[in-house]
Amino acid sequence: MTVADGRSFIEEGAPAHDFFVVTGGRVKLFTLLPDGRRQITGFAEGGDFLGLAASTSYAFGAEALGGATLCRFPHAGMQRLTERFPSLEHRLREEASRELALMQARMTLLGRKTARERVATFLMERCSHLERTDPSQPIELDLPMPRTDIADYLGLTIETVSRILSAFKKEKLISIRSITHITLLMPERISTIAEGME
Amino acid sequence: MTVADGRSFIEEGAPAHDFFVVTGGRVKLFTLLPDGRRQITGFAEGGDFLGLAASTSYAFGAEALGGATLCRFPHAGMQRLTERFPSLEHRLREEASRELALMQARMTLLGRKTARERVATFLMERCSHLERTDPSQPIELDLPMPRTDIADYLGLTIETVSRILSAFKKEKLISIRSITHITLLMPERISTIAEGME
DNA sequence: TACCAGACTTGATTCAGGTCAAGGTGATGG
DNA sequence: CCATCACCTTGACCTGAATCAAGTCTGGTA
Repeated sequence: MTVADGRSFIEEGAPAHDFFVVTGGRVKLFTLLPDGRRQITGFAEGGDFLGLAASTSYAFGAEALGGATLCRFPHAGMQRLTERFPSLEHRLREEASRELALMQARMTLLGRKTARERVATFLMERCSHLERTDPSQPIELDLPMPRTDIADYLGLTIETVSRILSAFKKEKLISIRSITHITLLMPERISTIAEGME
Repeated sequence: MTVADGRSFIEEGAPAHDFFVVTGGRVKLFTLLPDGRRQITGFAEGGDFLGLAASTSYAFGAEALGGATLCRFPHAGMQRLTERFPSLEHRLREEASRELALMQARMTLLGRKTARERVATFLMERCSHLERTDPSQPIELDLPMPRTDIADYLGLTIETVSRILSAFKKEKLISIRSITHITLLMPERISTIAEGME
């Protein structure tokens, strides 16, 4: 199943018939308020599960971010699978647990961190998607999502995100090679900011 | 297992050996930043599971709220149980899914709602713990947690929570019989505010 | 090479909610 | 019956981030 850039494939509140696994590209998950305010609850990429947070109807909408490929599993089929392979059920629970722990961290971010701390946390999160690197060396990052999405993920406005990235640049903590391509010059400092210790 | 009021029984970051089920009383779950800022990620009461968001170490701390009784299940024992009763594993996953959906709503609250909307949402959440009632009739609520906890749950300060409850009172949306005992005079109006539609 | 549209940045100003600082309240114990 | 203490409310003021309003950059098109 292929989804074009910006195309929505899960409607918030719609009856939930399927699980999805992201096989390629990227996806954003979000919830909306009636007046259009949006909270992006997560980004998913290759290997991530989608739809664990769905009982009878989806608790979130989902949209491709620059084109994505997915594997769709109807709930009924999943049920048959879990009956034959009980370890799958265990795997799904593990996945849900991992996700829960991530969400708790994100709640702390949204409820208690300053804008600076949020952006720093976001940058460090992006790092953790990379293969391990020496934390004292510069790290090159790709930010495939537009500023609007970063803002809606961090509970900020795009102006604030932009301003803080500019401030980090001025402080020589990062360099901005292009809109999507950022280098962390002092990953450890950024990590310190992210944890609220400065 | 009995825990006295205010007593902490899960240390954030400690190695996770056990699951818990709340059998009586109430419990608050939270994460801390190094400087003491606190985000309460949830309240749990009779029947709720604790520790789903734990892989090798706990992602949160937990503390009794006015005395609580718990049932402790070592992970090893759980594993034996799930092997004998595969449906338990399914049950746990369902529980985790339910929790995930709740957390997404809470992320929207923390990232995108105003203080008024947050407090209104909190009041409506408390309602949903009650047995069904006519939404056009006044609803009596008990708020067993201190204002500090409400504030840390909503990502606000206690002053703001207090001010907004006072404002709701002045607007005749609620009446405050005592610190812990509140009556929603116009549940539907409060629900409207909670959803950000006013 | 110049034009255009959409996305991003930057600046000026405003405001919701935080901070600081008094009071009030009500449960407990002497 | 009063003192005490912990918690809550209220008021005055401040500030971090939002809002409003121009610019600026980039990549695609002709």
